[in-house]
Amino acid sequence: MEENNEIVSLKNVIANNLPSVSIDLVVFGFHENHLKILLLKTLDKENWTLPGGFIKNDESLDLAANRLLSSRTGLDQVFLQQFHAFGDPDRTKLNRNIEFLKKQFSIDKHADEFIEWILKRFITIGFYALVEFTEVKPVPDAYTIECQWHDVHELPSLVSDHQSIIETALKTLRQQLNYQPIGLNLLPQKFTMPELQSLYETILGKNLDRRNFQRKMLSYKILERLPVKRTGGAYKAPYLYKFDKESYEEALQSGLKDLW
Amino acid sequence: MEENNEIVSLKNVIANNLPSVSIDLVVFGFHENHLKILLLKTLDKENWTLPGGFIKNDESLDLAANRLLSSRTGLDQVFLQQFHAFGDPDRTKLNRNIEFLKKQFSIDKHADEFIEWILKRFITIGFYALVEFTEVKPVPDAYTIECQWHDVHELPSLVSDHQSIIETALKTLRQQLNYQPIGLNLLPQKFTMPELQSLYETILGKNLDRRNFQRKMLSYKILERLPVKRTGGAYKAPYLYKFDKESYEEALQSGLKDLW
DNA sequence: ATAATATGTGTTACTTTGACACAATAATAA
DNA sequence: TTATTATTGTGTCAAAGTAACACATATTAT
Repeated sequence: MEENNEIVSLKNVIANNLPSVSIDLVVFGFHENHLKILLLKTLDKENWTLPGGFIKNDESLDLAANRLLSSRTGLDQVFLQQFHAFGDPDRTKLNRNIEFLKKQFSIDKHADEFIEWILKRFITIGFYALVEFTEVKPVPDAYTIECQWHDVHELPSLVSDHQSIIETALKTLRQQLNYQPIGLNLLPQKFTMPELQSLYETILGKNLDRRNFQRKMLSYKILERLPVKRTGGAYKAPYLYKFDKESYEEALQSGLKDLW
Repeated sequence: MEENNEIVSLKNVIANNLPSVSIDLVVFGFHENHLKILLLKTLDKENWTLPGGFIKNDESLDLAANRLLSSRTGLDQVFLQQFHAFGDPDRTKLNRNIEFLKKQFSIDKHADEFIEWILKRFITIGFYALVEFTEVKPVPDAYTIECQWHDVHELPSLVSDHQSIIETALKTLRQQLNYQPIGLNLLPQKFTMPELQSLYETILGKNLDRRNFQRKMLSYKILERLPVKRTGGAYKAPYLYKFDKESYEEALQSGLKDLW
């Protein structure tokens, strides 16, 4: 519905996008030891919704997902991965408020056509993104009021099947943790081992042993310990680490574990 | 295009199915120590294609995939799982031969409408299935000549991006091997340990140590050794095993490995 | 009988994991 | 200044899991 921050006519929305298919984004961020998700507040309901949108006629899925992510967060070149397609027949109608749509778009002469288009059943392809919390400037789109981070464990009431989409994303993320490095995208450049551990604990929803965690992480050979320590905090100053980009990328490709 | 083995009018195809979205099936079978995939030969080309089809308006993705699988294999209630959505903008046109379509459907008065519909860009959702080779009776649909098993390592020339879809399915299958039991769906009820090992070796594309493999498999506690041995074969008679349905199902749910 | 081939089972060294303890450090309070 | 406190850094040890490997046994072919 939005293009370069400019509203395009409803007719063009129909003409330029694939029918019946949408993309929804589960954007994960990590802040103050909490795993957060970016949510939009719809104008017509009290519910919240995942950021998302449609796929242009000439656009690949990945490209569409990247464009939509970038329009909400300003970010580009971040970790973004398709994880599941959701297609229950009744998932769409729960998503829309017809009366509201009519009011909202009454100015446009193609309103009826558009409303018919958008009320059709949609299949949505879920992508999840890992982004650095502090670098994101959430921007609502033209049809939503707010764009806010929400703690993944204190989610508000969500539209349609978005709750279930988030749960699937989280489940996927937890699985990925086992054979892919994560953190480069969720943490600032420099971070401490306890911070990295806290990220893992938050995603997994359970506590880990400090010493065993450190041993395991270091064994992956994707971390570089910096000569400086983080001072100013309370108590003993922890070492700072950064990811070694090269070995991190390699680990992304080949996986962390030797499986079978 | 097919419903209860009856051809429905082209108009109904458009009316009853979601536009722009299709399903493709990668059906794995195991026979004589070879991993096989079910392929259809198209009427219009020398190429082969994955079995697939469209999603009815009131049908969930899983239901559609099951219906399509059942219409090709006669099988129901088998392992069938969504693994990826494919949506390159040019994936569709490579898939269709306009001249052929015109000839083929010229009888139907809605041919033009249908051809326009089917030439639009399609996003396809890939499902992979694990089935017992011997129980499958491949049936071609009305618009394909043959339905045949093909060795996964000796695939013929495939339409559009179907080669890449298969590769992604295989990659997914290899990953699943690490935390999900497989075999119940690919092997006959009773089988020997060497047969099970051969299945794993074929999927992974590498050899495994006999003794270590057996130890690992048995440690999963999903196998039951039968008192009988398989006689009649050459050399020493191997024991027969079968999967314990209950613990197999449980392992499917909870995963084989304790990860993190 | 003997050879050939595949199956069943066991052992050993090595690596990884889980559970746990103590020393070092930086801020704070006395 | 010194002691206290909370947190970080590092090490150890037992248990479990894995990789590499050897020998006995059963069946067929000669």
